Amino acid sequence: MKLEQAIQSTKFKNEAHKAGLNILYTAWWLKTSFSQALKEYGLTHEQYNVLRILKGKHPEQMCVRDIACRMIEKSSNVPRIVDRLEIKKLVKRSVSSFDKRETMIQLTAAGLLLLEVTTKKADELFDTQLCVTDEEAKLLNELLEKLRQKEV
Amino acid sequence: MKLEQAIQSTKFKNEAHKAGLNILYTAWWLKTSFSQALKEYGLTHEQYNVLRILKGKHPEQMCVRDIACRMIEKSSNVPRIVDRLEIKKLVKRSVSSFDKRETMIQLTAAGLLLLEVTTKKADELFDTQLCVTDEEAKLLNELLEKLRQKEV
DNA sequence: TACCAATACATGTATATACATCTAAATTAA
DNA sequence: TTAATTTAGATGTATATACATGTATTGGTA
Repeated sequence: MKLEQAIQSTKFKNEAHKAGLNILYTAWWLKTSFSQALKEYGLTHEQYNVLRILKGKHPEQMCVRDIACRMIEKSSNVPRIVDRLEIKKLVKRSVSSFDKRETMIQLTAAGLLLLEVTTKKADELFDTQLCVTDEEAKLLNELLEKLRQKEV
Repeated sequence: MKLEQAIQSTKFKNEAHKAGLNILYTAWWLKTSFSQALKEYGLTHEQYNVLRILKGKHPEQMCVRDIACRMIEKSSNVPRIVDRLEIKKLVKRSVSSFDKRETMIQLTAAGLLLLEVTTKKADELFDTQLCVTDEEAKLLNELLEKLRQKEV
Protein backbone atom coordinates (compact mmCIF):
# COMPACT_ATOMS: atom_id res chain seq x y z
CA MET A 1 0.00 0.00 0.00
CA LYS A 2 1.19 3.47 -0.86
CA LEU A 3 1.77 5.80 2.07
CA GLU A 4 -0.83 8.16 0.59
CA GLN A 5 -3.56 5.54 1.02
CA ALA A 6 -2.30 4.36 4.38
CA ILE A 7 -2.54 7.75 6.05
CA GLN A 8 -5.06 9.37 3.68
CA SER A 9 -2.77 12.23 2.90
CA THR A 10 -1.37 13.39 -0.41
CA LYS A 11 0.54 16.54 0.36
CA PHE A 12 4.05 16.22 1.74
CA LYS A 13 6.51 19.07 2.15
CA ASN A 14 9.14 17.20 0.16
CA GLU A 15 10.40 13.68 -0.49
CA ALA A 16 12.50 13.59 2.68
CA HIS A 17 9.49 14.53 4.77
CA LYS A 18 7.49 11.79 3.11
CA ALA A 19 10.35 9.35 3.75
CA GLY A 20 10.23 10.19 7.46
CA LEU A 21 6.53 9.40 7.65
CA ASN A 22 7.03 6.33 5.49
CA ILE A 23 9.65 4.98 7.92
CA LEU A 24 7.36 5.59 10.89
CA TYR A 25 4.45 3.91 9.15
CA THR A 26 6.52 0.93 8.01
CA ALA A 27 7.89 0.46 11.53
CA TRP A 28 4.35 0.46 12.92
CA TRP A 29 3.27 -2.09 10.32
CA LEU A 30 6.24 -4.33 11.08
CA LYS A 31 5.73 -4.17 14.83
CA THR A 32 2.05 -4.99 14.43
CA SER A 33 2.61 -8.04 12.21
CA PHE A 34 5.31 -9.16 14.58
CA SER A 35 3.17 -8.80 17.70
CA GLN A 36 0.36 -10.65 15.93
CA ALA A 37 2.64 -13.62 15.27
CA LEU A 38 3.88 -13.73 18.86
CA LYS A 39 0.45 -13.41 20.39
CA GLU A 40 -0.42 -17.10 20.43
CA TYR A 41 2.70 -17.67 22.55
CA GLY A 42 1.74 -14.97 25.06
CA LEU A 43 4.78 -12.83 24.27
CA THR A 44 4.92 -9.15 23.34
CA HIS A 45 7.58 -8.23 20.82
CA GLU A 46 9.57 -6.37 23.49
CA GLN A 47 9.57 -9.49 25.67
CA TYR A 48 10.69 -11.51 22.66
CA ASN A 49 13.44 -8.99 22.02
CA VAL A 50 14.80 -9.39 25.57
CA LEU A 51 14.72 -13.20 25.32
CA ARG A 52 16.56 -13.02 21.99
CA ILE A 53 19.24 -10.78 23.49
CA LEU A 54 19.70 -13.20 26.40
CA LYS A 55 20.04 -16.07 23.94
CA GLY A 56 23.13 -14.35 22.51
CA LYS A 57 25.03 -15.05 25.74
CA HIS A 58 23.27 -18.20 26.90
CA PRO A 59 24.06 -20.13 29.07
CA GLU A 60 25.90 -17.13 30.51
CA GLN A 61 23.91 -14.48 32.36
CA MET A 62 23.59 -10.81 31.41
CA CYS A 63 23.08 -7.76 33.59
CA VAL A 64 20.16 -5.38 32.99
CA ARG A 65 22.38 -2.63 31.58
CA ASP A 66 23.88 -4.93 28.95
CA ILE A 67 20.42 -5.96 27.83
CA ALA A 68 19.26 -2.33 27.70
CA CYS A 69 22.04 -1.18 25.41
CA ARG A 70 21.19 -3.92 22.91
CA MET A 71 17.50 -2.99 22.75
CA ILE A 72 16.21 -1.39 19.56
CA GLU A 73 14.17 1.12 21.56
CA LYS A 74 16.76 2.55 23.93
CA SER A 75 14.21 4.00 26.33
CA SER A 76 12.71 0.60 27.07
CA ASN A 77 12.34 -0.08 30.77
CA VAL A 78 14.19 -3.39 30.98
CA PRO A 79 13.60 -4.15 34.69
CA ARG A 80 9.85 -4.07 34.09
CA ILE A 81 10.00 -6.28 31.00
CA VAL A 82 12.13 -8.72 33.00
CA ASP A 83 9.45 -8.64 35.74
CA ARG A 84 6.93 -10.08 33.30
CA LEU A 85 9.31 -12.67 31.91
CA GLU A 86 10.16 -13.75 35.45
CA ILE A 87 6.48 -14.23 36.37
CA LYS A 88 6.17 -16.52 33.35
CA LYS A 89 9.31 -18.39 34.48
CA LEU A 90 11.07 -17.64 31.20
CA VAL A 91 14.04 -15.95 32.91
CA LYS A 92 15.67 -16.06 36.32
CA ARG A 93 17.00 -13.07 38.28
CA SER A 94 19.95 -13.20 40.66
CA VAL A 95 22.19 -10.69 42.36
CA SER A 96 25.65 -10.49 40.87
CA SER A 97 28.33 -11.77 43.25
CA PHE A 98 30.78 -9.55 41.40
CA ASP A 99 28.88 -6.30 42.02
CA LYS A 100 25.86 -6.50 44.29
CA ARG A 101 24.19 -3.59 42.49
CA GLU A 102 23.88 -5.65 39.31
CA THR A 103 20.97 -7.98 38.66
CA MET A 104 21.94 -10.90 36.48
CA ILE A 105 19.35 -12.37 34.15
CA GLN A 106 19.44 -15.85 32.69
CA LEU A 107 17.14 -17.77 30.36
CA THR A 108 15.41 -20.76 31.95
CA ALA A 109 14.96 -24.02 30.04
CA ALA A 110 11.34 -22.95 29.39
CA GLY A 111 12.52 -19.59 28.10
CA LEU A 112 15.02 -21.20 25.78
CA LEU A 113 12.43 -23.59 24.42
CA LEU A 114 9.82 -20.89 23.84
CA LEU A 115 12.45 -18.73 22.17
CA GLU A 116 13.36 -21.47 19.74
CA VAL A 117 9.77 -21.91 18.64
CA THR A 118 9.04 -18.19 18.38
CA THR A 119 12.31 -17.44 16.60
CA LYS A 120 11.28 -19.84 13.86
CA LYS A 121 7.96 -17.97 13.56
CA ALA A 122 9.63 -14.56 13.62
CA ASP A 123 12.22 -15.46 10.98
CA GLU A 124 9.49 -16.87 8.79
CA LEU A 125 7.57 -13.62 9.12
CA PHE A 126 10.58 -11.56 8.10
CA ASP A 127 11.24 -13.83 5.14
CA THR A 128 7.70 -13.85 3.83
CA GLN A 129 6.53 -10.34 4.70
CA LEU A 130 9.54 -8.22 3.73
CA CYS A 131 9.37 -8.13 -0.04
CA VAL A 132 12.85 -6.99 -1.02
CA THR A 133 15.73 -8.65 -2.80
CA ASP A 134 19.10 -8.90 -1.12
CA GLU A 135 20.39 -5.97 -3.21
CA GLU A 136 17.38 -3.81 -2.38
CA ALA A 137 17.75 -4.60 1.31
CA LYS A 138 21.42 -3.65 1.18
CA LEU A 139 20.54 -0.36 -0.50
CA LEU A 140 17.81 0.28 2.06
CA ASN A 141 20.29 -0.27 4.88
CA GLU A 142 22.73 2.18 3.31
CA LEU A 143 20.05 4.82 2.82
CA LEU A 144 18.76 4.49 6.39
CA GLU A 145 22.26 4.80 7.81
CA LYS A 146 22.98 7.82 5.65
CA LEU A 147 19.68 9.38 6.69
CA ARG A 148 20.63 8.93 10.34
CA GLN A 149 24.13 10.34 9.98
CA LYS A 150 23.42 13.33 12.25
CA GLU A 151 22.66 10.90 15.07
CA VAL A 152 24.26 11.82 18.39
CA MET B 1 25.69 5.41 13.41
CA LYS B 2 25.70 1.94 11.92
CA LEU B 3 22.96 -0.38 13.15
CA GLU B 4 25.66 -2.75 14.41
CA GLN B 5 26.87 -0.13 16.88
CA ALA B 6 23.39 1.04 17.79
CA ILE B 7 22.16 -2.35 18.93
CA GLN B 8 25.55 -3.99 19.64
CA SER B 9 24.87 -6.84 17.32
CA THR B 10 26.80 -7.98 14.27
CA LYS B 11 25.07 -11.14 13.15
CA PHE B 12 21.91 -10.81 11.06
CA LYS B 13 20.17 -13.65 9.28
CA ASN B 14 20.31 -11.76 5.98
CA GLU B 15 20.10 -8.24 4.57
CA ALA B 16 16.29 -8.14 4.67
CA HIS B 17 16.31 -9.09 8.34
CA LYS B 18 18.83 -6.35 9.03
CA ALA B 19 16.67 -3.91 7.05
CA GLY B 20 13.70 -4.75 9.27
CA LEU B 21 15.65 -3.96 12.42
CA ASN B 22 17.14 -0.88 10.77
CA ILE B 23 13.66 0.47 10.01
CA LEU B 24 12.52 -0.15 13.59
CA TYR B 25 15.62 1.53 14.99
CA THR B 26 15.37 4.52 12.63
CA ALA B 27 11.72 5.00 13.53
CA TRP B 28 12.59 4.98 17.22
CA TRP B 29 15.34 7.53 16.62
CA LEU B 30 13.01 9.78 14.61
CA LYS B 31 10.22 9.61 17.17
CA THR B 32 12.66 10.43 19.96
CA SER B 33 14.16 13.48 18.22
CA PHE B 34 10.68 14.61 17.37
CA SER B 35 9.34 14.24 20.91
CA GLN B 36 12.39 16.09 22.18
CA ALA B 37 11.63 19.06 19.94
CA LEU B 38 7.98 19.19 20.99
CA LYS B 39 8.68 18.86 24.68
CA GLU B 40 9.13 22.56 25.38
CA TYR B 41 5.61 23.10 24.03
CA GLY B 42 4.12 20.42 26.28
CA LEU B 43 3.03 18.26 23.35
CA THR B 44 3.72 14.60 22.71
CA HIS B 45 4.25 13.67 19.09
CA GLU B 46 0.92 11.81 18.98
CA GLN B 47 -0.88 14.91 20.22
CA TYR B 48 0.96 16.94 17.57
CA ASN B 49 -0.10 14.41 14.97
CA VAL B 50 -3.78 14.80 15.88
CA LEU B 51 -3.54 18.61 15.79
CA ARG B 52 -1.84 18.41 12.37
CA ILE B 53 -4.62 16.17 11.04
CA LEU B 54 -7.28 18.58 12.33
CA LYS B 55 -5.45 21.46 10.62
CA GLY B 56 -6.04 19.73 7.28
CA LYS B 57 -9.79 20.41 7.57
CA HIS B 58 -9.74 23.55 9.66
CA PRO B 59 -11.97 25.47 10.24
CA GLU B 60 -14.21 22.46 9.58
CA GLN B 61 -14.57 19.81 12.28
CA MET B 62 -13.61 16.15 12.02
CA CYS B 63 -15.07 13.09 13.70
CA VAL B 64 -12.91 10.74 15.75
CA ARG B 65 -13.00 7.98 13.15
CA ASP B 66 -11.73 10.27 10.41
CA ILE B 67 -8.83 11.33 12.59
CA ALA B 68 -8.04 7.71 13.47
CA CYS B 69 -7.77 6.55 9.88
CA ARG B 70 -5.24 9.30 9.14
CA MET B 71 -3.00 8.40 12.08
CA ILE B 72 0.36 6.82 11.30
CA GLU B 73 -0.11 4.32 14.12
CA LYS B 74 -3.53 2.88 13.37
CA SER B 75 -4.02 1.42 16.83
CA SER B 76 -3.77 4.81 18.51
CA ASN B 77 -6.59 5.50 20.93
CA VAL B 78 -7.82 8.79 19.52
CA PRO B 79 -10.53 9.57 22.13
CA ARG B 80 -7.88 9.49 24.84
CA ILE B 81 -5.46 11.72 22.94
CA VAL B 82 -8.32 14.14 22.34
CA ASP B 83 -9.03 14.06 26.11
CA ARG B 84 -5.59 15.51 26.77
CA LEU B 85 -5.83 18.09 24.01
CA GLU B 86 -9.22 19.16 25.34
CA ILE B 87 -7.87 19.65 28.87
CA LYS B 88 -5.22 21.94 27.40
CA LYS B 89 -7.96 23.80 25.47
CA LEU B 90 -6.29 23.05 22.14
CA VAL B 91 -9.38 21.36 20.70
CA LYS B 92 -13.12 21.45 21.31
CA ARG B 93 -15.48 18.46 21.36
CA SER B 94 -19.10 18.55 20.30
CA VAL B 95 -21.78 16.03 19.42
CA SER B 96 -22.54 15.81 15.72
CA SER B 97 -26.01 17.07 14.85
CA PHE B 98 -25.89 14.84 11.78
CA ASP B 99 -25.30 11.62 13.71
CA LYS B 100 -25.46 11.82 17.48
CA ARG B 101 -23.02 8.91 17.84
CA GLU B 102 -20.24 10.96 16.31
CA THR B 103 -18.05 13.33 18.30
CA MET B 104 -16.82 16.25 16.25
CA ILE B 105 -13.43 17.73 17.05
CA GLN B 106 -12.28 21.20 16.12
CA LEU B 107 -9.08 23.15 16.67
CA THR B 108 -9.38 26.14 18.99
CA ALA B 109 -7.55 29.40 18.27
CA ALA B 110 -4.97 28.36 20.86
CA GLY B 111 -4.57 24.99 19.19
CA LEU B 112 -4.10 26.58 15.80
CA LEU B 113 -1.51 28.99 17.12
CA LEU B 114 0.46 26.29 18.94
CA LEU B 115 0.33 24.13 15.85
CA GLU B 116 1.81 26.87 13.70
CA VAL B 117 4.78 27.33 16.01
CA THR B 118 5.40 23.61 16.47
CA THR B 119 4.99 22.84 12.78
CA LYS B 120 7.84 25.23 12.05
CA LYS B 121 9.98 23.39 14.60
CA ALA B 122 8.97 19.98 13.27
CA ASP B 123 9.65 20.86 9.65
CA GLU B 124 13.01 22.28 10.63
CA LEU B 125 13.84 19.04 12.40
CA PHE B 126 12.94 16.98 9.35
CA ASP B 127 15.00 19.25 7.11
CA THR B 128 18.11 19.28 9.26
CA GLN B 129 18.07 15.76 10.72
CA LEU B 130 17.15 13.65 7.70
CA CYS B 131 20.35 13.57 5.68
CA VAL B 132 19.16 12.45 2.27
CA THR B 133 18.98 14.12 -1.11
CA ASP B 134 15.68 14.36 -2.90
CA GLU B 135 16.64 11.43 -5.16
CA GLU B 136 17.67 9.28 -2.23
CA ALA B 137 14.44 10.06 -0.42
CA LYS B 138 12.46 9.11 -3.51
CA LEU B 139 14.34 5.81 -3.73
CA LEU B 140 13.80 5.17 -0.04
CA ASN B 141 10.06 5.71 -0.46
CA GLU B 142 9.95 3.27 -3.36
CA LEU B 143 11.89 0.63 -1.44
CA LEU B 144 9.70 0.95 1.65
CA GLU B 145 6.54 0.63 -0.41
CA LYS B 146 7.91 -2.39 -2.25
CA LEU B 147 8.93 -3.95 1.07
CA ARG B 148 5.40 -3.50 2.39
CA GLN B 149 3.67 -4.92 -0.70
CA LYS B 150 2.22 -7.91 1.18
CA GLU B 151 0.34 -5.49 3.43
CA VAL B 152 -3.28 -6.40 4.05
C1' DT C 1 38.85 5.43 57.54
C1' DA C 2 35.02 8.54 56.57
C1' DC C 3 32.71 10.92 53.22
C1' DC C 4 31.00 11.90 48.59
C1' DA C 5 30.00 11.09 43.92
C1' DA C 6 28.77 7.76 40.57
C1' DT C 7 26.53 3.58 39.21
C1' DA C 8 22.85 -0.15 38.87
C1' DC C 9 18.52 -1.01 39.20
C1' DA C 10 13.86 -0.64 41.31
C1' DT C 11 9.89 2.06 41.44
C1' DG C 12 6.51 5.92 40.62
C1' DT C 13 3.84 8.78 37.27
C1' DA C 14 1.97 10.35 32.88
C1' DT C 15 1.11 9.10 28.32
C1' DA C 16 0.52 5.84 24.62
C1' DT C 17 -0.51 1.25 22.51
C1' DA C 18 -3.33 -2.84 21.91
C1' DC C 19 -7.37 -4.79 22.62
C1' DA C 20 -11.82 -5.88 25.00
C1' DT C 21 -16.12 -4.32 26.67
C1' DC C 22 -19.91 -1.07 27.35
C1' DT C 23 -23.42 2.39 25.97
C1' DA C 24 -26.05 5.05 22.91
C1' DA C 25 -27.59 5.90 18.42
C1' DA C 26 -28.48 4.56 13.73
C1' DT C 27 -29.59 1.07 10.39
C1' DT C 28 -31.63 -3.08 8.84
C1' DA C 29 -34.83 -6.78 9.05
C1' DA C 30 -38.88 -9.16 10.61
C1' DT D 1 -43.17 -0.50 14.35
C1' DT D 2 -40.54 -3.34 17.07
C1' DA D 3 -36.44 -6.12 17.49
C1' DA D 4 -31.83 -7.30 16.10
C1' DT D 5 -27.55 -5.74 14.17
C1' DT D 6 -24.16 -2.49 13.26
C1' DT D 7 -21.53 1.59 14.20
C1' DA D 8 -19.19 5.45 16.96
C1' DG D 9 -16.84 6.42 20.55
C1' DA D 10 -16.11 6.14 25.69
C1' DT D 11 -13.95 3.38 29.05
C1' DG D 12 -11.31 -0.50 31.36
C1' DT D 13 -7.01 -3.33 31.62
C1' DA D 14 -2.35 -4.92 30.62
C1' DT D 15 1.89 -3.67 28.70
C1' DA D 16 5.24 -0.39 27.07
C1' DT D 17 7.55 4.20 26.70
C1' DA D 18 9.67 8.28 28.66
C1' DC D 19 11.42 10.21 32.36
C1' DA D 20 12.08 11.33 37.39
C1' DT D 21 13.22 9.77 41.83
C1' DG D 22 14.65 6.50 45.48
C1' DT D 23 17.89 2.98 47.43
C1' DA D 24 21.79 0.18 47.87
C1' DT D 25 26.49 -0.54 46.55
C1' DT D 26 30.80 0.74 44.79
C1' DG D 27 34.75 3.57 43.85
C1' DG D 28 37.31 7.61 44.53
C1' DT D 29 39.13 11.28 47.52
C1' DA D 30 40.31 13.95 51.60
